[in-house]
Amino acid sequence: MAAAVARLRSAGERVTPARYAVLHVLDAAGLADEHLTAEQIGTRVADVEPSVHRATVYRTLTSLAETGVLSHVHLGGSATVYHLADPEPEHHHEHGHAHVQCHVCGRVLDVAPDVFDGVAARLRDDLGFVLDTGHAALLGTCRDCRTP
Amino acid sequence: MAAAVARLRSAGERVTPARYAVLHVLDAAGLADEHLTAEQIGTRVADVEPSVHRATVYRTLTSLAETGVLSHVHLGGSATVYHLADPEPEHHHEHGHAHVQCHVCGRVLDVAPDVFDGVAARLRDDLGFVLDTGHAALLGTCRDCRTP
DNA sequence: ATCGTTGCAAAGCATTTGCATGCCT
DNA sequence: AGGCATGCAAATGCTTTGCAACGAT
Repeated sequence: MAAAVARLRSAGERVTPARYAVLHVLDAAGLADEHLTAEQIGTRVADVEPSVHRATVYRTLTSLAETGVLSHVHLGGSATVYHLADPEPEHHHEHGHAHVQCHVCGRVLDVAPDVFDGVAARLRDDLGFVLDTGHAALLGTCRDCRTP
Repeated sequence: MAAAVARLRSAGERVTPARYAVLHVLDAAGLADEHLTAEQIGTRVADVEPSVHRATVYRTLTSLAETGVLSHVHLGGSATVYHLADPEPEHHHEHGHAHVQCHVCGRVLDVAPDVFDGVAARLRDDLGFVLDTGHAALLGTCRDCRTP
């Protein structure tokens, strides 16, 4: 996360209390494998920096994503979630891990990046479509929500 | 599409001008492989039945989806799109086709249902997660939007 | 001192809902 | 006739934006 701050500075982006707090919140959430919505981030940021406005959280998330220190995942029918960007594995173009969401409990699960390799190859060959694996989540039902 | 109307009746659902018009619009769109948002459907319905209100279009889409005559696809960051349900191949689990969306031009492309079979198997085995292939679209860049 | 960032409030888009009326069955 | 479906308007949830004040470098 110190790396994230350094990355911001070297990109010519300013480091403000709001931005620092957002990074701090996302760092803590990442340790628990949580995926937070902008609203949730705003709430947690308020615990540390009560003066930070919701709109600022949104703008912060947008610019931090453009700088590449965090990523967002579009979920089907619910609010977008954010997490710190995965450390980039050298010369691999495809970004971080993939995600699936349970449409019963709403939980977001991480999926190893290589799970979608076959699909990505086939979409490229059949349709000329270059898949951005981590940018949106597929839906389904998680283990806990399948009635036991 | 006559089949869709019959299916509605046998499910005890009423067939109203609004519902008929929505089915008609989706049928025509399907022939052109179009995926329409609720708003687009509303506009086209208005050409035939000008008195139909937007809210009715939404309610109609919801109930027709519950009856199973149409499906919706959640897109990352843009409005949900609808299409007539695929004819069901007998006793298979809900296997409609899958979709991907280009985040440059917004176009939605159909993907053969079996493309995700490998992913679905691995998610089930590794995470106990049952994938609903057709319910959300992945994002990427289509052939036309890769700089020519 | 500069120019990016923020707070505020208000608008925006997609979608939903309460209520009284209307029409399919 | 009876009850679901509709029209209308207002509310919701998520996110963006115009503008003036503020503060990081």
